[in-house]
Amino acid sequence: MSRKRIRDIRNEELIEATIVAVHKRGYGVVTMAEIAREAGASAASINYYFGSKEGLMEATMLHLLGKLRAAMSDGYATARTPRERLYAVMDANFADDLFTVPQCSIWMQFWANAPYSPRLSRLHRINRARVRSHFLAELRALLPAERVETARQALQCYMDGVWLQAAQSEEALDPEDARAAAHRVVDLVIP
Amino acid sequence: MSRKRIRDIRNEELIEATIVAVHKRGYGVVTMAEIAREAGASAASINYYFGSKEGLMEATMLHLLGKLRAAMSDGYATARTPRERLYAVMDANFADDLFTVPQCSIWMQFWANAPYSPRLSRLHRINRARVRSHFLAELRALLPAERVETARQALQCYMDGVWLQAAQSEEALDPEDARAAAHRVVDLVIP
DNA sequence: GAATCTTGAATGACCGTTTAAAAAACTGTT
DNA sequence: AACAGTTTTTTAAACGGTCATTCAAGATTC
Repeated sequence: MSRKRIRDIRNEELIEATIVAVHKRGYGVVTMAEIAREAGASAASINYYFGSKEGLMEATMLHLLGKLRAAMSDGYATARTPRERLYAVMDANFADDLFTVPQCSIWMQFWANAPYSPRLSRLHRINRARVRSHFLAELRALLPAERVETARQALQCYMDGVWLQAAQSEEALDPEDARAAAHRVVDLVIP
Repeated sequence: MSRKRIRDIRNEELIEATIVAVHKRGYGVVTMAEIAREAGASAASINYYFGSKEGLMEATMLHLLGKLRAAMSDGYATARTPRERLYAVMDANFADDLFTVPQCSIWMQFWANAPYSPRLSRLHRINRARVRSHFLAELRALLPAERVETARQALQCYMDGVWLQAAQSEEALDPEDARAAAHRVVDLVIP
């Protein structure tokens, strides 16, 4: 019982440290030693738990993907109409515990590096397809078929673009603002 | 005269090689030796011309920024109405010689690394501010003041998002398609 | 013959991973 | 409670490798 527990606790600590360290120094530049220092551990122990640097990065992205997925499920639970569900998809991306500079920063590093790592690019494809199908499902209920694809592209690219910009921000983000802006964009696209 | 000429020729060759090599291997991973091989030169000669790896990267981004700027000027030259100029801003980003996988790929790497390099982040700020002001100038002529900012954010984020997606593409891009889609998004935002 | 250009080899630094041994946590027994 | 034995966790140090940059000598151009 406690055998599993310790491993889980360490995993989460190390992943949190990874997010902070990658944000501070950049994905391509951050060293195992820096991540370890951030977590108050040693580089060797990270390898003990994750096998390699790439394993750590994959686990970190898996963790963030899970959070995003959970946020979206939460939103769907209370949404009743297609438009509300559309808001929910956007809101999930701008949730309070997701839309922070370090996390947007990681996400951007993830995007930039996905093409060069089969493991990362797999995660990227899966996530993207999931968001896409959510958008399509709701848009089909709100728009004539020939306008669905344009609207989907506009909204999905908008979301990506906001994160991209957020990653460059030097001040803390305002998730509530971001959600309000996203709703306005949805309203622009679906009058 | 030819003293300058040779330097310019080499610079351009090396920058083209940098674009290809970074696209192939990733910004954080590509080595000077790989770029040199791509250009048919030696790593030492790159340092001779650009001083350092960071200098090469800055020069490469400066080159791409120049191309983007030129494409936008070209478009503005023939556009006559605010809406046409809005199209022109979008079209510049999706111009035939800019909207290619390697170049979108570089751009994405550039975004991801800008926060960690003062020289790159300076370029990023300048470019972003320029695009922003173009958008605002045209949108103010087309929309009531209170809707301008939402529209600008929607369009600018859309553009960024499309590039982000394009960088992940495994097939060649279709710039004409991209321009048509962008026009549809503009029409969605400005009815 | 001087200035410019090129590069192979040397330099020095850095980093991910492994290893071996110690520390800590846990187990069952007394 | 205490203890000895076992497993799990931790890390310092060593290893092997890579890479940007420098340098000095040679090639090319003017």
